[in-house]
Amino acid sequence: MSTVIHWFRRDLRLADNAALYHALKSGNNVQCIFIFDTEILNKLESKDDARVSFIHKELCAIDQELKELGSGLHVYCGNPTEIWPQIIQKYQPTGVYANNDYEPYAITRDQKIKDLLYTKNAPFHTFKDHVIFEMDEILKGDGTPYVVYTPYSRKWKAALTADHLEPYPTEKYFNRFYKTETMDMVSLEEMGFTKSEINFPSKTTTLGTIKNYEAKRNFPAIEGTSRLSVHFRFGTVSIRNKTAKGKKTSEKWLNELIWRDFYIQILYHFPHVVGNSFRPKYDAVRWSKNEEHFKAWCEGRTGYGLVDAGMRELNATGFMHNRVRMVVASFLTKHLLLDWRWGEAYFAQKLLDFELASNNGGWQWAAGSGVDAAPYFRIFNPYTQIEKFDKQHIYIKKWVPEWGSADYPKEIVEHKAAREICLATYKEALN
DNA sequence: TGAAATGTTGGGGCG
DNA sequence: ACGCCCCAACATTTC
Repeated sequence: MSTVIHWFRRDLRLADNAALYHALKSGNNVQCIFIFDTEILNKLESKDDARVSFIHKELCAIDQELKELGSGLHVYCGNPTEIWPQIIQKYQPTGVYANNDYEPYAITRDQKIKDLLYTKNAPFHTFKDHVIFEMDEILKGDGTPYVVYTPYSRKWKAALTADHLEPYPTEKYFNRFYKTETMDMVSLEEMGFTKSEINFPSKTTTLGTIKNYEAKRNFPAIEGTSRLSVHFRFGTVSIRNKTAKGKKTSEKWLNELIWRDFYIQILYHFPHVVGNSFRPKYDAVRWSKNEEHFKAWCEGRTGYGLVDAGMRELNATGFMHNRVRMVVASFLTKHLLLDWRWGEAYFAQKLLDFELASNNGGWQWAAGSGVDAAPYFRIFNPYTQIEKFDKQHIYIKKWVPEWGSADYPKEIVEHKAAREICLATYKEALN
């Protein structure tokens, strides 16, 4: 019997997995593999990267599940274009299954692998799994992509049927996994990484969280959000499953998942947003180059309690509450007038749930340069945001215990003056 | 998923 | 009773 390969990338689960389902259903032996891509790993700043630890932990869990089914996960480390010839040699696959990845690097990589597999008579089968709608499924009447969220979301909701959320019953075919020799899991140490001390969020979400999401999601002191972002990022939970739950229970919840699809299709259709403003005029903004200000922002010592609490939460946990992400992003781009790319890069380095599309979209939203962005004159007042969203100062005190005392730094910029400089600087660039 | 400036209205103190 | 002023509260516009 011939062998096909399921290539795990950002779909690290056995349940409700589109490509894995089709691989298992194909009637062949299915060998699961994962490649730690050194093209990505080599660019990471720290050897103590929580994302690498997260992936490694999830791979160990999948390997264990597969072992219980008499199979096993085979994990490689290297440049995929160099690893794949070895894989082809070893398994002689008659096909390869994978779920679509829409990032620019992944598209280029996958095209190379597809071409290689074609010459080896092993077709590369790819599937929609990471999103509810494929990149060309939600388009304007004239066939061009939406660049405004609200009409996109309307079309998205109108197009949604129960079929889109139907789970793929992979478990029906679990007897199809290749009964192969086991392969030792590559260790973090072998890859040059250490185990992160960061705690990973749970995969489970109660229906209560979704039901109360609208009422609670804006208050960083309470656990009002699901913390599922990292699981959506790496596919450790099914987006279909969580969308189905939200569809019944919470419009706001659903909207946040639609934002995710929205930004993924924006990155796909407008890859220039990596490194460039979506609206070119915004690249004329004369950003400050104040490294001291940037360092203070990164380290959470700007003298603004909510900003500093957010940055300290990020540094300590690899997570920041969404409301606070908006506050610190507005502060960096408007009060400090620092280039949004600086903030984007710092988040990319620190966030456990970092995803290029959402991170870039969020930063360009804050800077005003993006699709459907906040207008440049929308400047969050860092004091008012405390009054609205952390009135009891519980969140601030948790991360900045010295807030308000003599040990706490003075504001690095004065709010009113910074606001006016911001308005003048943006206006200069946009006129 | 903003905030500040400016405009409008109306109650109440007061001469 | 009336006009005037102050100012809170709300609405609109401006950035």
